[in-house]
Amino acid sequence: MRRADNDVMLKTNQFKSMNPSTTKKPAEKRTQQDPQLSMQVVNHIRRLVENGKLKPGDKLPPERELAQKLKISRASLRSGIGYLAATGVLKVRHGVGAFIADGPPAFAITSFNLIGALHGFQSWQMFETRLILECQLVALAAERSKQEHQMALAEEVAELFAALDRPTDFLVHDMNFHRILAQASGNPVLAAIMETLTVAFYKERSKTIEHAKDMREAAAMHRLIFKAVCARDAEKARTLMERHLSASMEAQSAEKQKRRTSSSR
Amino acid sequence: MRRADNDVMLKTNQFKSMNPSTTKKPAEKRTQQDPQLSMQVVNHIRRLVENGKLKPGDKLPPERELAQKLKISRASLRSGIGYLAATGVLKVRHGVGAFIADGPPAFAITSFNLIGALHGFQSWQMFETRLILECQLVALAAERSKQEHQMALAEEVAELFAALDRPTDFLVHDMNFHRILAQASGNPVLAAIMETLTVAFYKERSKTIEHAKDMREAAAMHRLIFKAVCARDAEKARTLMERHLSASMEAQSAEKQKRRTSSSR
DNA sequence: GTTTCATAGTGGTCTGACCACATTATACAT
DNA sequence: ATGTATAATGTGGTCAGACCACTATGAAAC
Repeated sequence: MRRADNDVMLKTNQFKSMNPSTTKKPAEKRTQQDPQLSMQVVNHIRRLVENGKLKPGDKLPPERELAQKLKISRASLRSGIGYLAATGVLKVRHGVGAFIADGPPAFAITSFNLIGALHGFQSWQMFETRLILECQLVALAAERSKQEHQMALAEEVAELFAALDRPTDFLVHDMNFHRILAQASGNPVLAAIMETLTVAFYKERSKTIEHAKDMREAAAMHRLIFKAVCARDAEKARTLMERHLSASMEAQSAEKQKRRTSSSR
Repeated sequence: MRRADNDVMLKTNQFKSMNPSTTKKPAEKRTQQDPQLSMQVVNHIRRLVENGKLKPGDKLPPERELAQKLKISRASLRSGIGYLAATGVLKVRHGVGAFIADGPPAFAITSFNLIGALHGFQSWQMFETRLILECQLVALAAERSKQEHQMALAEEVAELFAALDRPTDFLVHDMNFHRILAQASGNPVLAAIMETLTVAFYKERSKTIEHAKDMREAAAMHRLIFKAVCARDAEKARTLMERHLSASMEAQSAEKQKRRTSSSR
């Protein structure tokens, strides 16, 4: 059965044939049955997190010790640890230990790129998604941002202007600005999604940032957005953000175009 | 407690640096240095995917064989496999094999719940995010949906009405409707994000669906949205979706409230 | 004080065996 | 011949123990 890349296949999933009748297994659900041992680890950590016994930044016990406590082999434990690390819940440092992630929440970016490659995400689709999310985000930020957020934004705008001749630093503060905006929206779910997208974007951007030449205009734009947010003018902020992102994308694609035509071998 | 620690830990690796040649490491030139062996696996798969040699639904070679080909141990290979499976790129079936994920693209939902628990995602935040995304989505679908999508939507609406007295089936078709809508938007990035959210939502919903009361109204609402999409009336579709989701959430929270007060578990 | 180096603690990898699950082939009974 | 039980096979999952590699710490040397 050849599976074409047609985007019409809408029936790939079927959940209907889950007949609850023919199960012959008693399968007492007293002690939760975990088919996968690694999931047992995940659930254990999840419980600790939900109970507040593990907070962002905390360190997990050593693998050998934890494995013994859970009565599983170290290999299985590591499988579970790997799962949590892959999804960004855990951060493992070789020779040091495993820690609960603490930074801004985000979903694994590696998987984002991979899934993107798998399903052929186009760059205009990425951009459209970012445009939608970020415009909503800045509107929410205008309505809900607290003073601390506004101060942090001001700081980043200043850094932006100060780094006009250091593209790499400029990019960092650019990213920070948008990140703070996401936090200021007061919706961590949206912020986490945005963070995932943002990281993917800036990773790509960092390859060509050295040749950017519209940074002054971009910095000015950030300042305007900042002022709109402080003025709690959601609609203005949204409009400005839309213009900013559009201009940014155009400049970027122009760069890419130029570099491709000039340095053709 | 630690009988193993009584044994002598044979330390023979310390003397290997007595090499008089140089104090610096030879720095063997691998094609590319992969600090983590598991990432080497990930990159290998990524290359195959990007080259089109692996498509959704394809089966990976057996672990033992693949490990030998990559010249790594099976344990390390499994670490990489686990990473890919955790992020939803791979789907591993015990006793069968590992397959490239094929269904609608989505990011690992387990991690979503975990990250949510970690950072305290509130249900209103989840809902707000869904509202924003789905309203944009339905507007895009109204503009871009192809005939196949509209036919599939019609099918699901019909199933919805046909399943008014079978809540579980109703829920399945409800989810399918929204999923098709996401595909009809023509933006797989948005669709993937939406899918992740949707799965989390319906997972929660399935616990209380048996006691739903407003299914007839919900079905009618789906039909109206469907008609708006077919009429390419983006604004109307957006407005209807907003009302639908708001009503749905209210009904759901009312259900939850009632169940909590009536039965004390 | 600074540098160097040995050590301990921890995650990362390897090996080989065995277990559990799913599919297929075979044997048997009907 | 057909259908069902049983065995064989292929595959992922788990285990055990050893060893490798990285990091941080503190003691010793300068």
